[in-house]
Amino acid sequence: MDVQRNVSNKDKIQEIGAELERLVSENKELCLLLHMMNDKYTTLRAHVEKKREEMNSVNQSCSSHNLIHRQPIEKIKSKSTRILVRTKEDNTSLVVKDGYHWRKYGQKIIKDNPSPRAYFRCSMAPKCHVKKKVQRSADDKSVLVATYQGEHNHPLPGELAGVTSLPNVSSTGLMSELSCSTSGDRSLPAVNLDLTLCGSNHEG
DNA sequence: CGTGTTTGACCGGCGC
DNA sequence: GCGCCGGTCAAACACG
Repeated sequence: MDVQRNVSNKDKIQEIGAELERLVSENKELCLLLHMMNDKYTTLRAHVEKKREEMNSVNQSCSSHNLIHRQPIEKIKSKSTRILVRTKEDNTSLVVKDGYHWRKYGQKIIKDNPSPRAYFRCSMAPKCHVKKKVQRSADDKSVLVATYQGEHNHPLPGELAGVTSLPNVSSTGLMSELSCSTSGDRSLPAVNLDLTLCGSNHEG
């Protein structure tokens, strides 16, 4: 009896040891991920600070020179938002999961970019006239460029459930291809937050 | 059958 | 005025 009990105890200890090892390695991976995210956050923050300074200097120079160039830029800024979404290279769909419900109403091949551009309208509310254009970046085909026009006049489904989210980005679908950036102006390089690692981790 | 997607046609703005 | 190009429409089609 005692021998049998000893054997089963040894088995349990081995099991626990294996489990511990697994947890330790998992912990290491998570630490690594956290470290990478922290690095990227620091880079992003520096980028945002830099951008803010640039914007200030541009505004000052514009106001001291002429208004002709400034007006269109402000017009674009107030009406459209650009979001970059990193997807898997083999993902050919032009769907950007941002939590809203979009209805596709057109697709076109645009000059200077072999990838087609898709046109979507918000279909969550009948009176919501928000539109978005989605196109693969000509430089990096794993990046989708979504351009939003207008503002939603209804809440995001995630917000109804008390979930905070990125602008136009909910928690519902983005984790699988999580990567976003915003820029109100086409001429300004968009800040890109690449978190695809998290997405791949989710899948595994 | 209702809803969403596809795709060719059409329209308007812009540059020459 | 003409042609190019981006954006939109709408009929046909697919799918659950």
